[in-house]
Amino acid sequence: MPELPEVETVRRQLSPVLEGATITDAKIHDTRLTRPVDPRLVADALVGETIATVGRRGKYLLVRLESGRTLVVHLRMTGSLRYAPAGELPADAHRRAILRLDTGTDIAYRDVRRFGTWELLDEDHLRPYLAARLGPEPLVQSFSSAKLTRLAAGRRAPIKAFLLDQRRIAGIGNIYADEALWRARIHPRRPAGELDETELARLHRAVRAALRKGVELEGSTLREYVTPNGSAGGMQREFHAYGRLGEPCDRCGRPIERIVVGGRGTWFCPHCQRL
DNA sequence: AGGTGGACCCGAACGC
DNA sequence: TGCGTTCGGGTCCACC
Repeated sequence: MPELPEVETVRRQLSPVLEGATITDAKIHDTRLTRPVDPRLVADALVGETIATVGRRGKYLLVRLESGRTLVVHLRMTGSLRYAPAGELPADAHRRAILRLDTGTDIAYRDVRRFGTWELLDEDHLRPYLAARLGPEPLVQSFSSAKLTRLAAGRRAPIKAFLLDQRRIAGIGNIYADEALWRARIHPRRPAGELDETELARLHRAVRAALRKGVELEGSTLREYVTPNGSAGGMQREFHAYGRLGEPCDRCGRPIERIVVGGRGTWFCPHCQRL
């Protein structure tokens, strides 16, 4: 599942490939990708554009174009981007779009479950679009423990649901939520507003450490996700909690358990992370 | 207002 | 072996 570290990896690999290049051809095969906008409209608008920068906000990839418009890409669950010299990408039944660049590179978008989205927004719409959906970036300097405390104050939702809510903090998904809570030794069902200062300080460190580790290892490859150059991420080898039902806790040796919190599968250590 | 649960999607894993 | 069923997960939206 592409979360902040996976999308950041995509951004880092694609920015040198995309920046300064001009799109010479665009094909979008799946009407779901741009819905409700006709994919031909989006494809036509992309052709002739030069890419200024490739950014990221939360789990959104932001392809900023010289015209001032931005292609906002969300990979959702199974989306991925690949690049290769033009014509060299192998056939793919799940390819949903392809861009050709004047540099002789093809960029292919693949999405098995078709939840991903491409939206072309102009400057006036991008800011409110992101502001309505996303809280602060957890890896920036200004995201302090005090800020996390303010965000959590009065919240009755389980801390896991709080971490998954993109309007509170941007970029955390199911994997990094479980990993952060394991690191902080906090039970996923604890009401967010009831955590004390010490616990929130631990959680603050844990969220950032888990995300940074993910970025360092170029994300987690479970089924679908691969980085744009085709390599796998390495974070899945570092999981302490996620998906480890019955395996011994790396801290205390007791078996990891699985429960459902906020409708999501949740793995934790019942000894280290108590209610 | 804020929290919860279903819909969207489809391949993999599972059960008989 | 083969078929049907269940599961999952990010976000949006309807419903308490």
